[in-house]
Amino acid sequence: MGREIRDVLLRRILEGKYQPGDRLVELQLAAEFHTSQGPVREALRELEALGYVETAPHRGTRVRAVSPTEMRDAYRLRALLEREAAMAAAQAPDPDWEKMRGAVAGIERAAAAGNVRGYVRYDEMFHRTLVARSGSPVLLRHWDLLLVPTRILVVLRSGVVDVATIAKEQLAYDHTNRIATRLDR
Amino acid sequence: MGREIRDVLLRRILEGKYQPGDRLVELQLAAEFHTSQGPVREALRELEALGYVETAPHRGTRVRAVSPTEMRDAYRLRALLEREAAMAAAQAPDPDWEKMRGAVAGIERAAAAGNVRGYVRYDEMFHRTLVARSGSPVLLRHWDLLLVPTRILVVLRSGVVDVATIAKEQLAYDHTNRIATRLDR
DNA sequence: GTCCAGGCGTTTATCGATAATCTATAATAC
DNA sequence: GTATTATAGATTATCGATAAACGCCTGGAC
Repeated sequence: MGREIRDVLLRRILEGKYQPGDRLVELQLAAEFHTSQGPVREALRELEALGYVETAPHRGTRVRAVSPTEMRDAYRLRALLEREAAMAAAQAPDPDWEKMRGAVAGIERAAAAGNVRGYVRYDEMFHRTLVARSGSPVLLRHWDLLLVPTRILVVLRSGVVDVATIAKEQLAYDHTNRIATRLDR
Repeated sequence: MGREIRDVLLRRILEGKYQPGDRLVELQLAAEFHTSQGPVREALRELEALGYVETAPHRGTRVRAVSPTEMRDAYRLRALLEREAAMAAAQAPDPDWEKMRGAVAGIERAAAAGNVRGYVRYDEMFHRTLVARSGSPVLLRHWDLLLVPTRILVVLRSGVVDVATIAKEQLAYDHTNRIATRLDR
């Protein structure tokens, strides 16, 4: 049950149903999921470890707010990891051409339609496939952790800015994007 | 109480009192800490999120074993993060000269005495100070997470190999170590 | 009007007990 | 003798209830 609760809460955070700063009250959630306080507490602790929420003793847990500075640092580190992964993946015996081409097609489709969420989703898919191909679970784990602040930002802004703005923020991806272009040919 | 339990368990893992593969039984620990199962469960979940233990549903939690491949990847990523942090820290207005010199002195002392644990401890202190000076909490957080596998390895091997071997494994630190030398002058 | 003390409702933290599940051993069938 | 199925013990997962801590709000002193 614990895993299920965690996943539902996570989805709500990513979808923006819970906004940064919102409180997550244990007994309320327990009632909603027809369970007791224990499983809810554990789910919240996991979300805390993943960086999605913050908990203060005796004061409850809230959806975490991400500062622009943190966002910038997160994007930089992502770019660094992806550069490293790209070099390792380039030597892999069988890259996931199929999946990557699909992702690139998705990116173009979303960009043409001005679909921010779609764009970000396919962009993530492409890069994650790349990082996974590096063959280093360590690299992949840290990359996954970094999705936290970037996703929160996207949810915050979606509907407010257009795809071009998002794309501009991702200039750091430059390197791996170039590889994407090569794959597409 | 939860935090306390977590810290004690963590210390035992890092000290090698709990070996990789050892089981951590919830009710046993609850009895030992004169508390109930709940707080122990939460402590274990946190350790799981930090990567120190593994939990399978209905099957309990064990101290995690780290493969040599994972170790190698972790060291590589550490080196990458430290290189990045070194460049950022170099532009910081007031590096922690004092602390870093102390760490370097500790490294030399430990190396001369053949004290593996001391060597690793001061080495970690030096590099952590450096990463902290980068001014990026994101970078620091990921660096801290990487200590997990490296520490487990050290505990495993300490007493078995000498400092020279450990040092050789840390060739990747080359870059930041050169900075250490410069600081020392 | 402002400040502080104390009470009150809300929420978290913890407890003890029970239910569900797993592992290992023993029993049975073939 | 081997394989399959019960059973028992141990352990995890969950529950409902209680204790502790917090923040707000009220009321009185000045």
